[in-house]
Amino acid sequence: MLTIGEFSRLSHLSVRTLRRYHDAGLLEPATVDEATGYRHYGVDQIPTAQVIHRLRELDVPLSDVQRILRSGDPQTRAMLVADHLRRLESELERTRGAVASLRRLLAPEPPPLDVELRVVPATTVAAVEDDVAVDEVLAWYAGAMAELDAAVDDPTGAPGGLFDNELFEDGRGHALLYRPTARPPRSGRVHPVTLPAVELAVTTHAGEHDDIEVAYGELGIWVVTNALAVAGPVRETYLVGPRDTTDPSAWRTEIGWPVFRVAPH
Amino acid sequence: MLTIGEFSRLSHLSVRTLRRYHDAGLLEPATVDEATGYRHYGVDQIPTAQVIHRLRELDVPLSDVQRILRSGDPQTRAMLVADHLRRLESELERTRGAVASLRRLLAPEPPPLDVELRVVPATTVAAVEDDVAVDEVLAWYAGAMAELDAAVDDPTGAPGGLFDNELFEDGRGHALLYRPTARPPRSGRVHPVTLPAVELAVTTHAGEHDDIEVAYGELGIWVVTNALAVAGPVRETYLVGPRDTTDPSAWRTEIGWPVFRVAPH
DNA sequence: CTGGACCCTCCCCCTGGGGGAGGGTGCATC
DNA sequence: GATGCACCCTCCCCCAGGGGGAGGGTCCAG
Repeated sequence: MLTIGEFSRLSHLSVRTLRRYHDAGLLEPATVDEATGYRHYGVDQIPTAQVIHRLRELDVPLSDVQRILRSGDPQTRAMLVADHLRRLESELERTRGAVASLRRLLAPEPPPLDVELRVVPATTVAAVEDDVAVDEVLAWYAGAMAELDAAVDDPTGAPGGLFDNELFEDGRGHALLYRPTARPPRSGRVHPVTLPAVELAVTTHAGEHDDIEVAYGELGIWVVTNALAVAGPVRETYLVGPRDTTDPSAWRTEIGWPVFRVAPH
Repeated sequence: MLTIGEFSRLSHLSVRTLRRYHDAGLLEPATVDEATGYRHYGVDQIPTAQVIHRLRELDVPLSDVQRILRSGDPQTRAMLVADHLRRLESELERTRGAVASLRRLLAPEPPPLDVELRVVPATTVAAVEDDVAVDEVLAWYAGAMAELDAAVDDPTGAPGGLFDNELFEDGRGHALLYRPTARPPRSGRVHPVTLPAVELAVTTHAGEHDDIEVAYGELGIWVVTNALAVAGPVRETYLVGPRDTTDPSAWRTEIGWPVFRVAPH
């Protein structure tokens, strides 16, 4: 039996951290003296401590660590770890994108964007829609787009999406992905939706999607300086995207904000 | 002038977060109504908000974001950003190591390690020593090893290190890197040190350094089950390392824990 | 003038730890 | 047997960077 200090030296986890893991039910001491509260660990707990240490180095939340340890089954365990590794990888992808975007954001002289006002009539389209969180939206987009592609066989235009402002303001909100078609089918999540008529302030973003905030910013500035206000979800139209060409500089995304005129102050 | 809600929609930062950034002095509203406390932002603040957003996506601490924004000079700014990118990369490296190690840790049947007890006499060596934090120790090691290599021209054995237990228990502690030599020189941080005689429990770890905790664990179990206790800093000896071969499976690190016999309970 | 959308501040919560206070325990030495 | 000292205990406050929600003021259209 080892005292907490000895176990700390052997496991390379701090005494404080060991106590916390005890409280969290992650790594219970083999015995606890009832009278004094002294914790005592067995040498057989060292490997467990090491696994926890590694998982924490990978920022696996304590609750997940617990689930991993509880599942004695190596299969389940391997699966849970693999899950986290996948999360790490997508995180990595996100980081790469943000780094690239930041470089461009800090680069001098971004070219100015043209903004125009356009009246869009109501249209009926094939759509997939859901309430999603902002950090799930990329994955959701991929799935929804694949399902749309499979369901719509006679598209009459580029695909697009509508994203509620709450999605960005509160971290979750309604998202709708659509494909225009003459006869919208109904299959799986795909169903017909009639998009309302709106007046849109529109600009076109060229290049990586990571930089799209720049276009949003320009569009926002234009909307405000033209005495307009935002009324409803953003519309994105994917004119040219990864589905069309692998050259990011050729990609074109149209973004439009529904607007209405406000009285000048 | 935009209200906080409008600015939130245009910048894709939540209202709460904007208020926090105001409190932190990161992104001050253009004006604040004295009577009502209402914040008002200008459209020219949208690009700044976007830069902050990107930096935060990269987990740049708010204080660093502030420094980056304050330094109007694009040169300094680029440098600060590059600094952070370097940190991200080393983080990435660490993650890669932990992932690999975790896989091996969860792999079935690690081969058992041989442990032996060895009496080591006092020796005088050329050493570099410092108080370091556990997350700096790899960088410190690299620098110290390079300085030792440059200063010692007639090594009489493999290099080694002594690491205080506090380094692992408290996150910082004393570290000493040495090279045995007949005439220890004195130059820069390099100076002669006499390592005390100790009785060491010794085992040899093969392969990636990331896995060394496994060897520590085995050694700890051996020490305890042989009724010994730890007395002093760990000693590592780098028998075969990256300096000798690029094949990680050929690397050999000897780890030794100074021990003394304890009375049986 | 009333309702609803919007804004304000303030406090508590989360994650995974660290610092330190104040007090009890185990053991060797005097 | 007392004393010192290392070690152990619990409890509370602190950090980042937010989110949730209470309680109350403000703006504007109908």
